Amino acid sequence: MTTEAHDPTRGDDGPPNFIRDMVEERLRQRPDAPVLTRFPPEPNGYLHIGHAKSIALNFGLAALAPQGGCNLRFDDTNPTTEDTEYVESIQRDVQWLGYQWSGPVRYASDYFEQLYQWALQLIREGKAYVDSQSLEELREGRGNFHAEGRPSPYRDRSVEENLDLFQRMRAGEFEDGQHVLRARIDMSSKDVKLRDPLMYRIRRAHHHRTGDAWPIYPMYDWAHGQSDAIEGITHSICTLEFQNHRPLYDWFLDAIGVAEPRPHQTEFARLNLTYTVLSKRKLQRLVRESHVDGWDDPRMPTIAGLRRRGVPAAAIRAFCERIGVARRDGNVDVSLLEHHIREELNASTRRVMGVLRPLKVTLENLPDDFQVTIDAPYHPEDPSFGARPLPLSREIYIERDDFMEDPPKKFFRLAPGQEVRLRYAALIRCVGVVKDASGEVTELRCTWDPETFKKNPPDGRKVKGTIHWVDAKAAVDAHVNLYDRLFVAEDPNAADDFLSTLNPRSVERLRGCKLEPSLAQLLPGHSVQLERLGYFCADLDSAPGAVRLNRTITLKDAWAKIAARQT
RNA sequence: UGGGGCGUCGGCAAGUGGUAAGCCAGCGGUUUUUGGUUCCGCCUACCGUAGGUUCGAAUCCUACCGCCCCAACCA
Repeated sequence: MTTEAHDPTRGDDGPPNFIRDMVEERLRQRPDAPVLTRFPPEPNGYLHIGHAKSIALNFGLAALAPQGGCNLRFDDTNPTTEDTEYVESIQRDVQWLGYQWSGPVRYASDYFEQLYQWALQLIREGKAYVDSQSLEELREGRGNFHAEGRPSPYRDRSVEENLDLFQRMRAGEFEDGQHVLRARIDMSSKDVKLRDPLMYRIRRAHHHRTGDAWPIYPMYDWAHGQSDAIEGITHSICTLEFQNHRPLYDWFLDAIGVAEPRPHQTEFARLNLTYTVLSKRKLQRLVRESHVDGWDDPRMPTIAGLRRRGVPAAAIRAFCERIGVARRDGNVDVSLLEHHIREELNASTRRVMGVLRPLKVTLENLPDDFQVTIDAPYHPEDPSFGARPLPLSREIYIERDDFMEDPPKKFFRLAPGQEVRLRYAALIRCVGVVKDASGEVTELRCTWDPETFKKNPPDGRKVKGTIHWVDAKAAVDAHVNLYDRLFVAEDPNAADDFLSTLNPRSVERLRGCKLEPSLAQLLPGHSVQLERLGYFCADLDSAPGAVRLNRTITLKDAWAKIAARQT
């Protein structure tokens, strides 16, 4: 029997959802039916984990069909906010997540000419007109939830005049704001969106792709559905806030005469995460005001940030599968994301040792030239990870947190007179504490029990604690950044000012950390588990002589809970 | 006080007339030279509320309540 390799990007492992049901039903009726979706970001910011949900959905749906595909299309209709930096980062992030769009990258700006021709058609058919009111007049005329809109005095211009004005708009004869092109729908509609929405505005701005070719730019509603139609998209998936746009989406498709089968819009709830901010505006502000070190700061929920933090793409995919897709707004607990990060890293990383806050320990009863090399496995459950040689001599470093002069109950680590196991080595007993003038502990004097080297004590005594350590001579120095959540509020969006809920200790930059020698060669972007401490990833600038680690996430810590209860 | 949506365990989320899956979190235990992992339990939801239809309703009907989105020449 051959097992078909499961494609992790296929997206059918999570709970069922109404959109997938819809697509599967279509495929039941016609197995060769095309399923063409698209991921349509505006290139005005970096992708974040909320986008990952949409990406996983769109690519996952397309993968359901033999004739499936998902396009990457930049919705680049607003040149003043868009930039190629974002065009590039978005492509990089989508691919890093493990997805490949079908065919070339698409741009709404590729369709500007077609859109323009369709607009001329609508004008000729009396379905669009040039309005020359000011912004204020336009707003006033649109009315509000309680007041109907009033027709613009320009609403009944002749086709000829409209054509002439619109062509001159396109030719660049007018200034920004002088005219707009509007669809002639219904100024008295209860749906404000249908009160003659704007199709074009004059914007004499340089576009990142079309340069100065166009002085007019289409609005979202006029560009999006038409782009879908041009590409033959079957399922136009978007988030809930676009529900109000669906009647318009359909109106424009009707107006230009796109017949069935044609694209249809379906909405789902966007992702919200606890202790996280996912609005582009807010993320932008964090970057602009330097509350973080850029879009790829490891504390950012951006794909670039998560990547630099050491979060595997597979963990993000699994998370997106797990949270499901529905129409109700929610707030997903960030611990679910953390669960998937740990799950993935637990299976994929080597276990090694490193000491973050070193405390020197001298093993008194060992000779000065004592030296052993321990063969230590890289993974406790998976021998295929192999092993590495671990040197140990008379002086080692242990974690400061692993020693307490006056320990509380259930502290299974080092304390005066107490015994612990050195991971992969032997039991040691603390027989002396050296302090400096200020009373700070600077060194521990311990004895090494050779009878317990790599085996349990012959006398049957039980020692519950095992601590990590690094040989002092062989240690590799490193800088390690410890990250915590960026916000202290469960819902930063609920605060008057989300910045007031910023976590002042979201990063701790440690110097002089001591790592076992095998870590000197850790490649940038690669992850390991530092035993008992968590998962760490070598930063972009990490090098053999200057190792830089980012902590992706801690291990679950039962002791932390016990200790918290005791205080 | 308009229009469009949505309300199932602490958080996600199945279920769409036959008597409430699963995951996360939390709690307890097992295994363990990581207080990690694994494994095993517990977490006993009157399905927003109130009526109604039905032998039977989270699922159908009615009313009410609550939350989200829409009045950008943003997407």
